[in-house]
Amino acid sequence: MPEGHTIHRHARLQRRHLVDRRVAAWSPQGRFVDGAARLDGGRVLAIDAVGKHLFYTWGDAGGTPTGDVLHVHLGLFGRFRTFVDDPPPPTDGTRLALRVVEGEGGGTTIYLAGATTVELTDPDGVEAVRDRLGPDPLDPRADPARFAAALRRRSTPVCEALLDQKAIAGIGNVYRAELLFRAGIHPDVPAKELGEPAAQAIWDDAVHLLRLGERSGRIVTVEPEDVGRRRRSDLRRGEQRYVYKRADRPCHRCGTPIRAWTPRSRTVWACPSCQPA
DNA sequence: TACATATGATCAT
DNA sequence: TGATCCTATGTAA
Repeated sequence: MPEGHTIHRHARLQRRHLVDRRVAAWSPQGRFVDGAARLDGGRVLAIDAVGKHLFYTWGDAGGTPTGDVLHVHLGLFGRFRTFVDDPPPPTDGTRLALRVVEGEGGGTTIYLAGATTVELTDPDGVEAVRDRLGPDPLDPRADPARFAAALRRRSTPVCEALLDQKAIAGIGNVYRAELLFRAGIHPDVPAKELGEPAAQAIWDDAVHLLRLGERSGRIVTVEPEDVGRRRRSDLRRGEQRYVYKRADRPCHRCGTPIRAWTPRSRTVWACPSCQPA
């Protein structure tokens, strides 16, 4: 279940298995047969994550770039499954299967199902995607000023701006709700009214939270002391997030019931007391 | 068997 | 704004 942290985590973990390795590629589901055939037997040269997008730079068996880049976007349902040993048969929906065929890590199999985008593109296509994305908090070279400028430009509610991948790449519905709670900002505040310090604070917190998420593979945003614990590892279920999916439950900081509403068909949650309008 | 649900995004109207 | 696409899972019928 994918926000930017998941995508970067997949990139990091899959690099270990795939980069510089020759892989067999096929499409059990049958909807990526031609693409898989082009990749089959080639060598993965690099895996890059940008916002919620993944790019696999492909080479021929000898390692010479072919110009093909595999582009994956998991969307809402997309899921990778990795098997180091013998894999089970793929599910009906498995669009792409990759299996390492030589060298260390041989035998590793990765199944991909449910993704919105599984396509072949090329370096120009990669640039085109990069060009329509805002700065990515997990990119060390990202420029937070671009995020601040994007907010300044928008009269839409800040909660809408945070889901706009052109404003900031990689944020999804969980992080947007949690970031706004942690910043003490009501979701309906117009983005342009936030001001530079608030924009910078949201950015810095996004960097912090997404890094944590990338490392752990989970979205945990609660500071342990807010629920009377000392360590993150002591958090129980229902204590890991401040507002996401906590409608009518008491705020971890002040006890006020969390409110939920659904603008643009994406539910947003907030504490009316900690995030005054 | 059916249905609801989900951390996404696009396209048509 | 609504319809649509993508898949797996859990619960209800």
